[in-house]
Parts: sequence; structure tokens; C-alpha cells
Amino acid sequence: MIQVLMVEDHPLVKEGIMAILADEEGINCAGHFYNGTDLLYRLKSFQPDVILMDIDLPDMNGLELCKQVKALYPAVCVVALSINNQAGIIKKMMENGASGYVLKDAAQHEITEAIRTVVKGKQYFSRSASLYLRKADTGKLPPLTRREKQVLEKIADGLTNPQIAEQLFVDVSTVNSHRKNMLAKFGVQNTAALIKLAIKENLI
Amino acid sequence: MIQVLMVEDHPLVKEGIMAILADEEGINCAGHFYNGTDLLYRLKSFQPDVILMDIDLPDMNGLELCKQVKALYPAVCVVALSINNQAGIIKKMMENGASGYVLKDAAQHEITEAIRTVVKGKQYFSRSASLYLRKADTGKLPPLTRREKQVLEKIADGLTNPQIAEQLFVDVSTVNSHRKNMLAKFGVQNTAALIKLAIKENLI
DNA sequence: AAAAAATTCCCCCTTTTGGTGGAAATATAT
DNA sequence: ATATATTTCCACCAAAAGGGGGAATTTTTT
Repeated sequence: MIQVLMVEDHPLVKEGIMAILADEEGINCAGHFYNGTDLLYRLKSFQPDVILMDIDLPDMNGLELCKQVKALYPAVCVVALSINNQAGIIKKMMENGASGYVLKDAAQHEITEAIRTVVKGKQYFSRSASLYLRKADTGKLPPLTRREKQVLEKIADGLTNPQIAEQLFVDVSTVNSHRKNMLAKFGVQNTAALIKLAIKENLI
Repeated sequence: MIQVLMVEDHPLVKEGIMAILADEEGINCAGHFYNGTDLLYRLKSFQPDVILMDIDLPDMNGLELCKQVKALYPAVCVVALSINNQAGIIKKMMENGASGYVLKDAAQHEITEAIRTVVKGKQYFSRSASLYLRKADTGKLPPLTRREKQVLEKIADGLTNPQIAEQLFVDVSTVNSHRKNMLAKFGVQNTAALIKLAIKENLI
């Protein structure tokens, strides 16, 4: 019997998965939590085979939660669950130790398939998740540095180079350099396109 | 017995709602569809009391589907179901004849409450939906005109005023006027902030 | 310790954006 | 038919962004 814990803050989705797992032979949903804190507490006394983990949680980031869980209990397999189809997120989640990624538009059987696959030590991606991963490989985005991200956020907030320079205690020319670097990195023509891309790719 | 039909393309959410309704006295889920076309076909031979309708459907827009359903069968109550918390969408959905709006982060009982409420001819909003509506009333966004939206999209694509002018066959000064009008409308300082706001508010 | 990357700053110059304040011609709604 | 809103355009001017290129100083990685 495969023991499963679930972290999912959407009651409707929770019920759906519960219903699917209840019908399934050999899989037992041993508990459900609405946030990461509760899960971490429960893990102290009980380690399941698999954790189904929503990455959009009220109290903490799924990426962070996954990393913590794997650091404390490396044997536990994490299957990420998300409406988020950003390829970047999927990749980061896998880097943080997740064994599978199932989008919420997945078919019923993909949930149980994912669980059965990851306990065997393999990785699993739902159909739609792998679609996005493939797209990501072709059009992978160059990473932003810490400073660039800071500048980018301030640009998105509507600050001008002089204003950003003041806030970051650097020269205007520095801010301008970062801005131009980012334009070049992403191959966009101006700030408008940069902001759009950044938001669509979940960078800000 | 309240007869319910459901249109929902996410199997996980579908299962969740099915499970909730199955446990409920006096409510019968008489059918489920993965798209709007199938629902419309079914409605020819059977009209339920309530339709639970996801507004993000694969084949058509929920707003449009709701309008069509209400035009054909005014007696049927529509409860919109969405992960989308944009206040503008909620409002538009209600204008199109929906009787209720339940966000997918709603608690279980909110689904059944919604169904029982709308059949009595009242409106129902899930807790989180009404939160967003309240926010919308205080910080409501000025509407964009058709032309402004066109210009906005081209700005977001990284086009400059001269390029947009060429594409729309108008003078650069016209495009500039639209751009400046939008900045003023939304009370933002520059294009970067405009694009961010537009994307966050689902205008583009 | 050496190599690579990130952060910082500089130059010059052109284009674009944004602020102010108009005004006329079409559409759209009442 | 008459308001109202939209779309179109104008001028002037200051500020900001963007393109090209270079370079020194930290940090981080190997």
C-alpha cells in the first residue's frame, strides 16, 4: 500500500483527488493539509511514500517547501501539483527535488500514474506538463542576476532610472547598464516588451 | 431535488465537485461536460435548475456561453466557477446573466450553498469572490476604448509609437495621444507600469 | 590562485517617451 | 437631433530610454 499525504489549499481540488485516490487499489491517502507548515509538522511523526504538493500555497512557496521536505526526508517522493504551466517553475521544482509534476488540468488517471511512477524512483510529468517542458528546452530564457531582478522589479513598478539609482544607492549609469543588459539578454526592443515577457515568464 | 449540470474541463475539479454533490441531499448532478458545445447540445433536451460553469473553457469563453444559455433558457440559473479572481470578469459574468460566482478556492460548503441560494432566485458569491468585488468597487479601473486597447497591445509587443502609427495607418501624434491618455486613465507614470497593470488586470 | 561572472561606472549621441494644452472630425448613445 | 465619447491631429519642450562601445572593481566559481 502506497502511503500518500496531500498539501492542497483548494478544497475543490482536494476533494477531487481524494475521490480519485479512494477508488484506487493500493494507494492510501493518509492525510491532507491546507498549508506547508502543517505538513512539516506531520512529517515529524510520519513519512509517507509520496507527497502531492500544490505549489501555490497560502503560507509558503512550494519551491521552498519541496526543498525543505527533501532536505529533511530524502526518501519521500514529491509530486508537484499546479495550475501553473510556466516552464521555469517546473524546472525549478525538479531542481528542488520533486519527482513529478502534474498540472491541474491533468486527467484523473495521471494522478495515480504519477504516484505509482515516482515510488519506483522514476520521474513523471503529466501530458500537458511535458508539453511545456519541451517548449522550454527550445526557448529557454537566460537567467537574471540578483541585481538585475531588483532593477527589473523597480522598473515594473514604474520607477525611472534616476529613481531606481537613488533607491539602490548607485549611479544612474549603472541602472541604465542593467536595463540595457536585460534588453539584450532577452532580445527585446524596449522596456514594454521586457515587462510583458518578465510577467508572462513569472520573473516578477 | 435540484437538478444540476456541470461544465468543467479540469478533471480534478470535476471529481471534487462530483464528490461534494454526491454527499449532498436534495441536489443531483445530472451530467457533466468538458466544453460549452456539449452543454448547449444537451440543453436542447434537458434544462436543469442550475448550471455550474467554469469560465475558462477549451472551446469557448465562459462569458459568451453564459450569455447564450441565458438567452435560450432564461429560467436556468448559472453559477460561474473560476480560478480567475479578476473583479472585472466577475462583474462581466454577472452582467451576462450569471446568478452566482464561486472561486475555486472556495470551501466545499460554498458550492452547495451557491446552488441552494440561486435556485431561490438570489445571487451568491463565495467569500473570496465577494472580497474581490469589494476591492473592485473601491479601486475600479477605467475602461479602455477599442483603439486604446489596440495601441496597448502593440506597445506591449515592444513596438514604438512610429511603428504603431505605421501599422494603424495614423499619425505618430495620434498614437502618442492614446498612450498618454492611457497613462492618465490609469494614473501610472510610464509605459512599464502601464504594461504591468494591464497584464495583471488581464486587459492584454 | 586563476578564471569567470557580476556590479559598478564612464563617454557620446539619437530616438522615444511623457507633460501641457489645445482642437477638429467622427462615432455613438440618448 | 443633440449631447457625449472617441479618434484624430497639432505644437513645444523636458526627461528618459536606448544603442554603441569601453573599463575598473568586486564576487563568485572552478
